[in-house]
Amino acid sequence: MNASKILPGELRRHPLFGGLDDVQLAQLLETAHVINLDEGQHLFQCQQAASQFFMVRTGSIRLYLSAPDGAEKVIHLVTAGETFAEAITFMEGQVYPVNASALDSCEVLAFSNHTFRSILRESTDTCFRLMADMSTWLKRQIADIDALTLQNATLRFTNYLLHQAPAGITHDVSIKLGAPKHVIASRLSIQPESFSRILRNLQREGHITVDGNLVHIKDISTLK
Amino acid sequence: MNASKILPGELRRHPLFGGLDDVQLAQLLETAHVINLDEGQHLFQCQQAASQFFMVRTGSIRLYLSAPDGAEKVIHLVTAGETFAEAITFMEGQVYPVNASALDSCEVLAFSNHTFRSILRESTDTCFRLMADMSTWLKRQIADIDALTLQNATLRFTNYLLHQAPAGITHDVSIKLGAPKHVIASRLSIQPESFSRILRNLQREGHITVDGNLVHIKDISTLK
DNA sequence: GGCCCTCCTTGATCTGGGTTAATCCCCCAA
DNA sequence: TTGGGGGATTAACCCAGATCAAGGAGGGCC
Repeated sequence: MNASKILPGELRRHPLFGGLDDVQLAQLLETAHVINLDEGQHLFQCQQAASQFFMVRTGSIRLYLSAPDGAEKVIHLVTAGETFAEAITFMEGQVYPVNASALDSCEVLAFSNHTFRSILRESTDTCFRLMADMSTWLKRQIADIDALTLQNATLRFTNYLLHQAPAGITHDVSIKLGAPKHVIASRLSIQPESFSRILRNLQREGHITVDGNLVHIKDISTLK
Repeated sequence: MNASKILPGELRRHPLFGGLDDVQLAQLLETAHVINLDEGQHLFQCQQAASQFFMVRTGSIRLYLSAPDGAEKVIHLVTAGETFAEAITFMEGQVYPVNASALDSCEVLAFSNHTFRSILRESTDTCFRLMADMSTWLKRQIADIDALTLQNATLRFTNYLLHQAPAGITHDVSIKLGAPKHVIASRLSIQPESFSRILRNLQREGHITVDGNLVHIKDISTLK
């Protein structure tokens, strides 16, 4: 927690808060605060009681599951401007279902679930926005299950790439991986070694070139 | 569509509709209808425009994904009393993200998304109920991703069994599989042959006995 | 410069579970 | 009663990707 100011403008930019009036926004800000995290530091752990949800201001957050044997699986990488854990208030138990840690040093805005619930109670518009938000999470997870069960590792990665690529352009797209390769690999449920081999094969076949964390796609359509 | 009556009582029993007043319930029933499906018949296909959501009255519905090569993956088995596709109204595109077909002959209640949305607009209470509902779907899917990425096939099945088992009892629990084995297998992302092997091994090790679609667990704690 | 340390890559080997194929079993219909 | 069809099972084999082991390739820091 620190004293740095949260500006109404930076919240309004997010669809979830786009319908709030000045009073509601002020309420929300009153119980909000900024959290600074160092690289690797945890924001919360799985099963921990949840009284806040978050928005990333700078840096990025890794949401992940962990198994008793120490294995980890990255569920989602949250980047600047995105909110997360906003749905937990409505889960019975109100406990975070994943772990969250900082991928690099970052600033996170924390909002009180209690305050947000009281705003929701007054504002059907914001309820609708939150439901739209929750349904995109739902859809994303269905897509993930699809990928995990019906696609192989290479296909998961190429789909990931295509998803990252800006729409419209069809040739010579460069994509910067927003995290170390082993983290992307975990996001795609691939071992780092296998991920490395997949990159090598796609390069050998002439579909992409890789330079550090920069992936260059020659032709979108052939990659598909 | 047919003329058989939908009773207010059977809806009220579901948490989603528990907060509706008589007027709202009447509105909802006005645009609702009963659909009878034969075994194997489709209720909707993936990518189809969604204008309704559903509740199973009798029988059960299989929600599944399918790959271009014909492979299928069961996402969820919906049984009597449960609703599904209630979150789609808020998805951009408003298109079903999965396929739905009848596992056996069944009766399904269909509700108009449009009517339900107008009720939601008037009722924060029902908004809250829907959000609670959506968050349980969210949590369930996180659990599925966890199972798929951090657990092996046997563990997925034993967890499934333990989840089906009634709480409290610790010995001699009998569980009836609510669908053909190959469907359960697909729900757990296991091939029927592998599923068969897993059953055989668990029997050989003395953890369970299997008789048709009846699984008998001797001791819950040793199975864990 | 030299020492770590973390990430990445590469090659060799292993294995859980997928695939193929054959058989069995049970129910039902002719 | 007989044949056919849809699960379910079994055994043999196969393979994508995990695991194990061994280097590289920076990059920060004294």
